[in-house]
Parts: sequence; structure tokens; C-alpha cells
Amino acid sequence: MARANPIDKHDERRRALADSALRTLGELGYARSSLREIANNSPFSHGVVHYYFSDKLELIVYGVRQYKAVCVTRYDGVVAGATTAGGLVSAFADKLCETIVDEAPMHRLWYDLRSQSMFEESLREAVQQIDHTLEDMVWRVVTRVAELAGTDVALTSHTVYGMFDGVFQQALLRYVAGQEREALDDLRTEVRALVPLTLGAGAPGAAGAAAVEVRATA
Amino acid sequence: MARANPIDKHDERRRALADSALRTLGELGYARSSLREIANNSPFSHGVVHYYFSDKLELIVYGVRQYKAVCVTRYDGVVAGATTAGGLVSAFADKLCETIVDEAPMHRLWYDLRSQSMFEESLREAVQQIDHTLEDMVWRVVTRVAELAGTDVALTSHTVYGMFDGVFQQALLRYVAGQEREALDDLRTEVRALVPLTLGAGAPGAAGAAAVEVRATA
DNA sequence: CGAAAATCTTGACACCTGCCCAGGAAAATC
DNA sequence: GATTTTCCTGGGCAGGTGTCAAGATTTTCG
Repeated sequence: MARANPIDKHDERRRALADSALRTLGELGYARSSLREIANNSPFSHGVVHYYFSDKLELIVYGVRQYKAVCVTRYDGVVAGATTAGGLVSAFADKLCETIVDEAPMHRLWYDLRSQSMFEESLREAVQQIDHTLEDMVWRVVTRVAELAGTDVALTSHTVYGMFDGVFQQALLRYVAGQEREALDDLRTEVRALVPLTLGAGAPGAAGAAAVEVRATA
Repeated sequence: MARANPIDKHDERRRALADSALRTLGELGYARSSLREIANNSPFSHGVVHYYFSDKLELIVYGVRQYKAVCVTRYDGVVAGATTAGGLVSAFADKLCETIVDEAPMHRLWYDLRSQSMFEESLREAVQQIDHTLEDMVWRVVTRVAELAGTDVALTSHTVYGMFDGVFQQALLRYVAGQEREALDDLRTEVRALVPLTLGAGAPGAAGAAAVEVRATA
């Protein structure tokens, strides 16, 4: 039986280690996660980290990169399956809520790391890259909504990302603080209210924004 | 000569200590700031902290609360002095840029602390309180813009805060990462574009949003 | 099988952390 | 000036940190 390429095996091990680390990091945050604690919540010993990674930081960045790489594709499905602007907006809002419920620890870790990057220069490059892929992700959603609504997006992708990231972060903060219901309900209605605002006054029919909003809140 | 009330003196000392601590915290972040490092960048010794504060956390929270308390009044002047909707929007945008330039370390510390609050329960109450005062602050600005434009705000204060906090944070991230010009320019135009979007279709004249936007971008 | 290479464990290292406290300086009070 | 109270210092403690290296263990392969 064919064995795996040793390089693949090495990479697979890195992935597994980083994956284990993410669980602990999501629970304790960047600052409180020691390598020993990370190793305890995993099938590895604390020393093995330096066999696969040169650094604690490299391990963490590797893990978060890995996580966000799949995270970023989460909305491709809803974009592909959408048939109406309002439907896509609702689906987008629902997915955002879903990911808060399912992966709150990972999201708070991301915001933790992003904040750390303002102090730790060595984190900046990775954070900026990830932030950019996230920006692209919401841009794909919003431009598709515009397309379905027969209009275009009236704001830059950076602006759109900033505002949605902001309301998402607020929802996460509330959710983690125990106000789960409120956080999710508000996030849903906020997204449905905000997406139409990003659209220009469209070509066909009435004002694109208003038209989408009606369907979204229906 | 009259001496100060001993309680006032005690409080004054606390304030001074917390103030010194903020400088270090803004430079190193929450995780890297040790009490010894904080004391080194101050006229105090590391032991005195436990004379005025029970805890490292209490010191930090006290300091950030103190800072944000004055921070929150920074826009009252521009609100009071505004005579037109567009003028207020521009002044608001300018002030936001100004505070990034002048106090980037404090802002990144705030975001750091807010992220930490998602892991550290004992931070949550203070963070939520501060976040609420910030929300009120931008709400005062936006409602005044609406008033001047003869319309009202079409979103909740929580939503409005979320979106502006988001674009502000993005600007801060870029600014700290060295893209100062780009960050400030984008933030200014983003704020001028977004504020009108928060307004309802006003009573007098044309659509309130459009009317404000014209003056803002003039 | 046996040697060589890889993977992993364990324990140690130098250092740093928050916190506490004995003792002394300074100030206030009488 | 003496005494009491307030204020502050600096050292020490117990525990935790990232990193590393030497050895054990496993895997690979001639």
C-alpha cells in the first residue's frame, strides 16, 4: 500500500498540531495560551512544537491562517444558490448568525489576534492578508446582491467590509457576554437593513435599495 | 494654607498612577505590560501599585475608564457648534481622523482590552459600559445631523455605532501599520458617505440623505 | 535484521510574572 | 519634638513562560 509523501506527512502533522492549538487558543485567547496548555489539550507533548514550528507565533499564525482559509469560503454556497437579492441578503444574515453560534471561540481569537497585530509587528502581515480575504468575501456577497437587484454597490469594498465587520464584532461581543438571543436577532435585522444601504439607486424599477429591503424584511 | 482632602489626594494619586500606566499599556498592549515595566515608565516603584489598587486588572480598567470618560466628550463641541448637517458630518470625520493621529496608542489599547473581555469575564462589565458611552456619543452626533437635515435616523443607535466603530477600527489598523495617509483619507470619505446613509428620507426638501451628501462632499 | 533517519518525550535553563510584606521615609497630628 | 498615620521602597516568593538539547522511541529502508 502506497505511503504518503514524507513532506505531506510533515505538513499533515503541522496541520493537526495547529488544529489542536486552535481549540485551546479559542478558549483562552492569545495571551493566556501557553505551549504547555496547548499541548495538554492535544495528543502531543509541549516540546514537539519546536520540531514543527520555529516559534509560538508561527504556530498560532499558521493555525489562524488555516482556519480563516476555510472560513472565507463559507459564503460561496449562499452566493451561488441565491436567486433573488432579498433571499441572498437573508441567507447571508443567517450564515453570519450561524457562524457566531458555531464558532464563537474562533472569531474572538481572530479579533484578539488582530488587536495584537497593532502591537506586535510580526503579526501584521498575516493579519492584513486575512483581513483582505475577508473583505473580498463580503464583497462577493454584496456585489452579487447588487447584481440580482439590477444595480451596483455605491461604496468601496473596504468601507463595506468595515461596517459589516463592525456590526459582526458587536454581535460577537454580546453573544459571548451571554446575550445570545439579542445579539443574533439584532445582527440579523442589522444586516438586512444595511445591505440595501450599500446599493446605488439601481437602474430598473424603483430605488434598488428600497426594493431589496422590502423583500428582505418580508 | 488649606490642604487637600486626604481622600482627594488618594484619588489624585490613583489617577496619576493609572495615567502613567496608560502610557506603557498603549505602547506594549495589555498582555506585555508587566507591573514592573509600567512602574519603570513612571515615577513610582512597582510595589506601590498594590497600595492603590487591589489588582493589576483594577489599575488597567481604572485607567481606561478614565481615558474614555474624557474621550467621550470630544465630539460635544463639534455637535454644539454645528450649523449645517454637512458641516457637522465633515467636522465629525475630521475629529475622528484627529484622534487617530493624536491617540492611536490609546485606541489600540481599547480594542485590545475589548477583545480580552471576550476571554476574561472580569473585564466585561467595564468594557460594556464604555462601549455604551461610545455608542451614545456617536448617537448624539448622528441625531444632530438628522435634526439639522430635517429628518431622522433610520437605524438603531447600536447599528450605527457598530458600523462606525468598524470603519474606525479598520482605519486604525491601517494607520498603525504605517499606511497613515491612506487610512485617514479613506476614513474621512467613508464617514461622509456613511452618515447620510443612516438618515431616513426626511420631511422637507428632497431625500434627506442626498441633500446632506451634497453638502458633505462639496 | 540492523543502521540510519525521523519523530517525539522529558527535564532543565534562564527569565519573567503578579503579589505580598517587612521596614523605612515622609507627613500629619498633637 | 514626639507620636501616630500615611505612604512608598525594594526584595523575595511561588509559580509560570518560551526555548532548547539530550535521549528514547518509532519509522524507514538497504
